[in-house]
Amino acid sequence: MSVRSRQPSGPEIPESEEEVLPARGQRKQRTRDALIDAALQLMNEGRSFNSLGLREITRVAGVVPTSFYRHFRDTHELGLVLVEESALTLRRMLREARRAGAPVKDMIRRSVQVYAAFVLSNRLHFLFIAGERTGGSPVIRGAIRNEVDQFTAELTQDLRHLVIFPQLTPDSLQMICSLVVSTMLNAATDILDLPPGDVALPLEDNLVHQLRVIFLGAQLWRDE
Amino acid sequence: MSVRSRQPSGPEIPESEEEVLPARGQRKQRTRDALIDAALQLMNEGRSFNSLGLREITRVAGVVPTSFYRHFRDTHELGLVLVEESALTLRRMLREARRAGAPVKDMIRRSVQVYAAFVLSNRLHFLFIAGERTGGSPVIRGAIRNEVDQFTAELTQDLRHLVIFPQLTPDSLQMICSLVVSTMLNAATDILDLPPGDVALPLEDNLVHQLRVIFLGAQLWRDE
DNA sequence: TCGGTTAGTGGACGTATGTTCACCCACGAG
DNA sequence: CTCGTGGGTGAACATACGTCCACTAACCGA
Repeated sequence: MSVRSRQPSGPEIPESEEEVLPARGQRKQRTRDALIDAALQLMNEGRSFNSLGLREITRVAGVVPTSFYRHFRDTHELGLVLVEESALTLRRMLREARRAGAPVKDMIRRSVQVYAAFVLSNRLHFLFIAGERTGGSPVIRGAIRNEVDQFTAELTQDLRHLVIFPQLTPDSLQMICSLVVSTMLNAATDILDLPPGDVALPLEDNLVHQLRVIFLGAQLWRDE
Repeated sequence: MSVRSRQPSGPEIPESEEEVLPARGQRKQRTRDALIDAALQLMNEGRSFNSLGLREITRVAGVVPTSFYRHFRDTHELGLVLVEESALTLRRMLREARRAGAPVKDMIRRSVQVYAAFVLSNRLHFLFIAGERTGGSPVIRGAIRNEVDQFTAELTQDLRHLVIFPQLTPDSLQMICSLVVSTMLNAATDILDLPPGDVALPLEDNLVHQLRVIFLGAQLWRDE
């Protein structure tokens, strides 16, 4: 179940040099990953992050409670690492979207399809972000807000270079992008709540429509 | 700090009969309210609901842990009561908005001002709704979703009677209303995160702009 | 006035928690 | 080959938790 394959290590050099890292560091990294995975795993079973206990996490990770301290000062610190890692997933999504380029035709629908698939195949990270963005401990919520804001800013830049809304000031574009992002994160919660195996199509349709409304409004927008 | 004044009791019969309830029931209601207040109070200090412990709640409420069971089976059940109560606050807001009627001029801005004030003066309930709407225990999240959906439906009806968007099908209007509601709940989180005494005006402006974009888009919307 | 009902109490239970410490022992630099 | 470093262990601690029980005392119908 633990799908963590940190460092995809690029093109999979077969056997030549397993890793340049010392075996010591490898082992450490593995249990560290096990701890992070355990936390995500527990959240995947309906728990919220800051109700997780240290012992609970180590139990799922298959190590003794004391080992936890070799990696994190407390669960809180693990949470911040989780924010960082999830933010990386967000950025990876943006990067892939950039590489795919802007589909000229039916752009919103295609983007939503890609997004829904991405959310499902990165379920744990989106579960964390969407779940702790509101409600969790204040400092973790703040950290997530920072990352989401940064993500929004990058998206804004991208949209600016695509000159879809040439009449919008940077501020207005940002305001609209943040509306788009929060709408999409909101939809992520719904997508993740689906019983697995169920089809996300009605939700996708709804998201497509909502984004279309926003983009329609954006085209008409004039700063007073 | 405990602002609970349960049962506004409708038209406020002045002094004739303090309450028809037996003193026994009054007392019970008072500690029940104290428990609910305690939970909200703890959340107001940055905790998320399902990290609250039974003993913790009773401690703040000023009763012994065992007393809790006289009112709720467990903390979970208290949570569901909290959902109900918060939903009541939402409905109260809608009712007041209805009574105020639709301001013909600058309607969005006025509504946002009223909304922001309402969020601040019902801080605890909005904190609960906005915080547990995503992330909390699945069954509480489900209950909140139901209430928010119902709220959205009522808002949709209201907007329909105002015939602002006569060209929209009921489904489309609902889709747009749910976008409006989630945008406003999202803003509630931001408003509540402000350090107290700080002015919410920039946030209000942002929310006004986002809603304007949505309404602009809604006017252009045509079902294909 | 009496007596049943019941909200709230106080103590005790088993279990879980976070954190500490001394202890292993495999790794890897010298 | 040797030895220090450091990730993982196991036992122990004080404390907190949820839940149970017998008990008190106030209320209210009889």
